Amino acid sequence: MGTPLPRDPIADARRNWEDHGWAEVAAPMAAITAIMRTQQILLARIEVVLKPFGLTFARYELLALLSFARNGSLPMKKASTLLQVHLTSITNAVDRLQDAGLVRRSPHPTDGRTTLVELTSEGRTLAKRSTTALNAEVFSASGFGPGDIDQLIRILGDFRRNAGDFMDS
Amino acid sequence: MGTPLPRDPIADARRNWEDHGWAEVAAPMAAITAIMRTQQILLARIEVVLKPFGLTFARYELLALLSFARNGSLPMKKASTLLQVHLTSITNAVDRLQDAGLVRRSPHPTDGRTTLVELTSEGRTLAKRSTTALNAEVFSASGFGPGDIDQLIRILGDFRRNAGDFMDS
DNA sequence: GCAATATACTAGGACATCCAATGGTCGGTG
DNA sequence: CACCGACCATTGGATGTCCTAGTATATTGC
Repeated sequence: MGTPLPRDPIADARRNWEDHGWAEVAAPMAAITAIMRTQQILLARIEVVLKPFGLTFARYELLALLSFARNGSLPMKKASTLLQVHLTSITNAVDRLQDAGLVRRSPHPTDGRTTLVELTSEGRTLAKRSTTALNAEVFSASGFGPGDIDQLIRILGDFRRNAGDFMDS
Repeated sequence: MGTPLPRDPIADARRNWEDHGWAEVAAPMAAITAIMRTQQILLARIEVVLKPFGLTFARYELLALLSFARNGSLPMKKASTLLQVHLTSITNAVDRLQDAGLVRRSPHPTDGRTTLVELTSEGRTLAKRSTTALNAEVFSASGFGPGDIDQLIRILGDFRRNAGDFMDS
């Protein structure tokens, strides 16, 4: 972004909460606000890396999901469920990926309601190359302390399970 | 959302990364993906609480920021900087808050380029009431373990400082 | 003092997300 | 076997975010 701020705005917000008699919820407010901001920073980094490939994060996620699917294809609804976004967002992403020649729609062999999304060979190639770029330019230097990453995975995993995202251990 | 998934899709993604020779970055990938998903869950909860007030999170943030400002007013640019969003997003939010009678634009007394955004009394009232609702319905039961909240604040604070968000301790 | 540069805000466009509504297709139940 | 509720996908609308100009006002520098 721009120049670093002289002070942490989230720490300021926390102080404001405490000063207004909401001290009991000041810490969770700060934690939640920090997650919002962190997501924003990470998303921006990811989009910068994906831009040269003509991809956005939403489209990349779908491409990557398909590349790990058994035969490179999934029903729209299944993609929606696994990526945890509305089906309409999948429709939107598939439209654009299809225009770019990276995926293809095909009818489900036995269920007339279902549409399968399938990687083209260009799509598979781009999925691999963009993943390599993300690994090299974002994930390998995430900016989190080494020990902090495991902490994050555990804390956020607990949160997500608690929020009803998934069930297993 | 819908029904909980039988398995954690992020844990699956992590396994996929490991199985494809990207084991060194599998953990940070999982942590980053978890942050994305956690943000999505939290944002949805917040929006549900704010909806009865006719607010979105973007508009609430601006309203809350103004309510803590000295005289309830700030230059657009200052709000943009503190909230870390594009100036055009502030323009957009102010347009809608102004239509709702919650804020008012006024010229800066000495700088003709600058527009001040100022809370109306309705805006100040709504800021207070919506904050009370968020405190009661989201922050007081954030879903994070008690000890985890401080961990999160530290880890994400380190990350944000490292990312150039702010400079102080 | 005036021209060149920088800053503040707005306008319009591209994307993404969600919601509500619509149109087909499946399936279980009489 | 026909019907009605459940399910899948698309379309259209509202919001929000960022980016790229374009306009107006300040500042800088010669």
